[in-house]
Amino acid sequence: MAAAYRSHVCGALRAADIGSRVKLSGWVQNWRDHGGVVFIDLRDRYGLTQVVFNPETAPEAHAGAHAIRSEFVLQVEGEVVARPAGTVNANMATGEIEVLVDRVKVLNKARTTPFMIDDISEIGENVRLQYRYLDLRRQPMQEAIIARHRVTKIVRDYLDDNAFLEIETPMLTKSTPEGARDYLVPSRTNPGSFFALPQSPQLFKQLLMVAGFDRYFQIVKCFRDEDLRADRQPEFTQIDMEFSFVERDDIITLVEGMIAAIFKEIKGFDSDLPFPRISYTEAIEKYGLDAPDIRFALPLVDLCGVFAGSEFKVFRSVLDSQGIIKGLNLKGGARLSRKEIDDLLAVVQIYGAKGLAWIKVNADGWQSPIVKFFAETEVAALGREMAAEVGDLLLFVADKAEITNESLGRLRLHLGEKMGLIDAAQISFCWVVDFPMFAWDEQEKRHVAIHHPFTAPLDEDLDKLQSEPLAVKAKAYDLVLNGVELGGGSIRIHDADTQAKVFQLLNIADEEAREKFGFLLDALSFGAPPHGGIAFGLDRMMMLLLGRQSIREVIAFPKTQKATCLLSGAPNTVSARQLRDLAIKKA
RNA sequence: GGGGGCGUAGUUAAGUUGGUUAUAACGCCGGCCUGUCACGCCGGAGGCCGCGAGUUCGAGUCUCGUCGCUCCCGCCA
Repeated sequence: MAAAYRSHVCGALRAADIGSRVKLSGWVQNWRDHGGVVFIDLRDRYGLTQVVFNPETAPEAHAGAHAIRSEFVLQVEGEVVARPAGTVNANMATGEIEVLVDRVKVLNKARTTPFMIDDISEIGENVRLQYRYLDLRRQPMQEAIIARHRVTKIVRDYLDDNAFLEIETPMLTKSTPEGARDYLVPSRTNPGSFFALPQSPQLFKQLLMVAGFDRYFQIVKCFRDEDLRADRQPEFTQIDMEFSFVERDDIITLVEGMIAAIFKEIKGFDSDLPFPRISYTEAIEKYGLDAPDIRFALPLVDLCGVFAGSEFKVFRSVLDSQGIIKGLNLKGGARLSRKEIDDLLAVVQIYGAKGLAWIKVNADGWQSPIVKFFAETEVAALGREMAAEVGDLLLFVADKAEITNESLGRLRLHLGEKMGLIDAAQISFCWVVDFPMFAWDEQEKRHVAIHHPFTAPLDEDLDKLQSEPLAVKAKAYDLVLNGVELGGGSIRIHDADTQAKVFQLLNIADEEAREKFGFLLDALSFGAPPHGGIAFGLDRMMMLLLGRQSIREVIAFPKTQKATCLLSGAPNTVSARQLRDLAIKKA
């Protein structure tokens, strides 16, 4: 790091350097002016060093020191000395030494910053985002951005070691049906036509396989014009990979090694390989969600059998209209107050459940508003199925299958959190496999792809494509960490015939398929190798690695929830001239 | 599109059933201070209480609207 401006960085000097003459450059973290001696903590991204201005040893340097303020940029020169006995600071890596300054240069002054550059002040996010370049000076942000670099470096090294090529794909590309809303870019040279920013490099990476590149990866920006969340930004980064001549297990094995390397390097965590695999069906049955948090039990219990002959109106009508009844047994939950149970009702209502039935298993019997509607045999079967013991709280949802599963799945997570069932330090990966190919979209009255339209069906389900599309399973897999989807992928369709069939099922007309995806169908017809791949959300992975509450904490320049940039003011209006060039009229 | 939370000095917050001059801490400015490291001591400046209406003798406080930030539902192949 030695250069004109510095001989060392601010985190480097140790007792072994005592006696050396050094030059440091950095920002003023803090200054303590004693009238006589002046102390300044000089900061750069590597650390802090205390530099001392002493009027007796260096009167000229000391004379200017009184005017130095926070966040000034200084260059200092002097000798590394041992701190006097009793003044060593054990909290600082450089706490054994200080630099006795004899020459100082103010490289730049700084206005008073809108907030202090420390890691204790909790500043409102809007202020942080407006002055992001100052926020990024703070320790937690420096940590996050540096860790992010280390992760991408690990990924590049690991994939390079495994013969992957990093290949760029276009940012100005084609809008395609299905999926998220596109960000569009008008074409000046083709008035009235638009590029779309990629939602992912999906089609291009498949074309790279057709081209014979065999193993591709890219750390790449993707764009989706949908509403934001704590873990969703309109532009985000994927670790995107595609392989030829592989089956699912090849991909899973290679990727597990990569994930294990990342978590080892960043968190010192030794992964237990291979990661457990759960079928989609099991995930939904037991956890209610396709991204199960397996750090704690509290499984969903199917009670359709128990209540098959129920006279209880609510349960009867749900079962008669193809709905399901499931429950949770919260051990020790009987002590929850009526208000606390009402709060649980509010949780399931968010996800569309109309009610939440409950039973407190007390020593003197079952306390519940509904148990009087149950037959004795049902009560017995229920107690057995749910392994009810004194002190338990049994909770039920009866609704359409999707609503029952999702609302109880979310309630399970809520209870896991609230009741302290989750060990926050635990890291539990699992693969979710054997997803269905399609779901029925009630609003659009057509099938939609669960993963994406290029995902291959399981070989044994090929013949069901036409007859029973909803029963067809896909060669798709998601990697889930502590209930959060880290990434997902699939083996792709590599022949044009099957691909055309899938488009048909998705109700994409031949003509439209030709127009939108013709180039892919063409490519598949020229000897496409069997191939598949996976993509990971880098931002989300960083958020989990660093334990941050929001994806914005691991992105240097994130957008607000309304997808604006408080720092630059984007998006903004443009000149009439620019619009004219693009043949765009204001609405 | 819908539901919840927040908005008061530069920053973080307090502000009672509506009632005198809107508080505090940190930061900032000035002075003092030779071993501090969240330095200390003394003094000072700093406010469109997000914005706009309304209710009222009187609004930081109540009502409505609006803007911004945020969490969630929908949406996100």
